[in-house]
Amino acid sequence: MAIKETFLQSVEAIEEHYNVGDFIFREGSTPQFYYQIVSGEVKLNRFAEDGKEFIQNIFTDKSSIGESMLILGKPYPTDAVALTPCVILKLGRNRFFQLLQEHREIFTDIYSTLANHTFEKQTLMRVITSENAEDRLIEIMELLKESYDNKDKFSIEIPHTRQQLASLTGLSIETAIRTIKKMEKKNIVMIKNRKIFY
DNA sequence: TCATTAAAGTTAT
DNA sequence: ATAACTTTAATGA
Repeated sequence: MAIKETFLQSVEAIEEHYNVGDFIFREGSTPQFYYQIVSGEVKLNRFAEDGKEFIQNIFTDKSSIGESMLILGKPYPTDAVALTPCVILKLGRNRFFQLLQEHREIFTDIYSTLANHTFEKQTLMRVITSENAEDRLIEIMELLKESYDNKDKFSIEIPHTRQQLASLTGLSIETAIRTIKKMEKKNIVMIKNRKIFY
């Protein structure tokens, strides 16, 4: 899932290094590059008028970011910020479109990646608008787990802080924490030294 | 049911 | 040390 790094390098992709808090792109700017994370974590976020943060998504290794806006030629609706030090490969838009034309595998891959994002967004949206803190949290955990092979109970460690979980689900941090504790009592999650397992 | 405020404890840099 | 994150409790919509 994602374009081979060696291949990207062979077509003159540029390797960029970012530190924590650096912007990869900003809300409102026009997409010029295809970005693919080599290592590190990136969040797509937006701040509401009242200063409350809403995180659209958190991406890691091998994941591309902002492709749909690049393809559409629309300004980014969110910022992209490095959560950890990141290494990211970027490829100019013309070169990227050329690759899509010339390589069916790449086209197919981007196509299914986009389809998957759409699915995840719709699933989350459905739950977030239907209220109920517990269901919202279960849903992001469920979506996270989908990309793993092991579906056993408590087999995955949630790679997000409680604050991030709150910002992803539109809950307050306190509600997120209390709900997670309730879920622990109900045996829905397991908590081992502050790490959440689902 | 959930957000907000405030205060304090804990962990990471 | 200082900032970032976690937790609890009280209060109110």
